[in-house]
Amino acid sequence: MVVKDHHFLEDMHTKVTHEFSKTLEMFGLTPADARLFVTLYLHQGPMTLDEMSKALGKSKTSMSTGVRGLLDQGLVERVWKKGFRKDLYQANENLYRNFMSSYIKKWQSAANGQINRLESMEGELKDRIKEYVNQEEMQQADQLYRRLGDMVRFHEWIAGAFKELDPNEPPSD
Amino acid sequence: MVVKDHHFLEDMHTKVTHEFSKTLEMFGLTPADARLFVTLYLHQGPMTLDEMSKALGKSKTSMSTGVRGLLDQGLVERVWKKGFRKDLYQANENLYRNFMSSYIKKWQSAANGQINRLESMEGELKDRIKEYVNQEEMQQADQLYRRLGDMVRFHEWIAGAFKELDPNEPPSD
DNA sequence: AACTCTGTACAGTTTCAACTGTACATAATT
DNA sequence: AATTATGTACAGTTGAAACTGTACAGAGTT
Repeated sequence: MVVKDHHFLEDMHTKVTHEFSKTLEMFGLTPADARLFVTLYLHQGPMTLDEMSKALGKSKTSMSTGVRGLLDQGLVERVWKKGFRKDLYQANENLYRNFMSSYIKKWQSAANGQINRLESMEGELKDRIKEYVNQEEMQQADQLYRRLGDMVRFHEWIAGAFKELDPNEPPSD
Repeated sequence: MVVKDHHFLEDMHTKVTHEFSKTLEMFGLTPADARLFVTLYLHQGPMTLDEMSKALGKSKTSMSTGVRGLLDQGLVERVWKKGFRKDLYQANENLYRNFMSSYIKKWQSAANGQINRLESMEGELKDRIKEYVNQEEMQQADQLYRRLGDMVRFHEWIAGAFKELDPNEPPSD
């Protein structure tokens, strides 16, 4: 009974990890990073590299690089425990802030960057477009110019949509 | 002068393709599919497999499988031209509907699916949790249970946020 | 019906990222 | 200072996905 229950808990752990990882992958995490994060997230208290390694059945090197990646993304933090030699890591608590909010920021900055770059090309093309004489080239340049406009509008929509979504930046009305 | 301008147009084409592809990759397209779509999108009028192949410098087989993928995602459509043997494809016009809107749907259905699965596990665990006697296992089960709750809430937030974002489903207030 | 053209299935190749084991640098303990 | 423990750099391996060329199936043309 105890053994059976232990398996139950372990299986459920695995199943939950698998499920939640799928969501985190949609946020752009690699499958490996996602599973590592979930492992940390489900564990009560921080973990050492060796514990992670054992929990996931991967090498300690993988854990080291994996944790480093999660740290860079601000998803995991290092924790100090007096008189303890090994490094300890734990998942940051607030899921929404860590994933959704940073995701929104990523989209916004990408969209705004694109708008700048596309508009700059649009201007560059506009300057040149007058010089064209050749019929076919004129047409091609014109098509490209129109598309650039469409693409800018598209990115503006994206930026606007994600702005609405941002909890820190409440809806405009 | 004509030659120089031709290069200019070609270079700009390449640059635009490169930029816009980055955005489409954020929507989950592979780099190859993204570039194929942009090529079709920028081209005036539909294209044949051979034209795409030439434009991208990849094999016709790649184009065939690439286009099939884009068709499945509803990003490209096949076009008929009387008395013309080759298949013709063109990019669908409305970028926002094609990408943003389908992206939102993908997130929503993923989030709702997760909510169901996680809640079902939550219930399963709740039934078992009473039977635990062992102190440590109790604690572990409890931790997992709490996390399941957090994860459900997280996905509910996601679903709610993307619902607001959906242009077909206007904001609740 | 024979022939030609077009798209795709399939098998093999290449490319790229994840992962591992070893070897080393650094820090802690004796 | 010597020894032990810990994290990471690095080089090599593995595995998966993208891509290619060939061979074929099906439609169109003669």
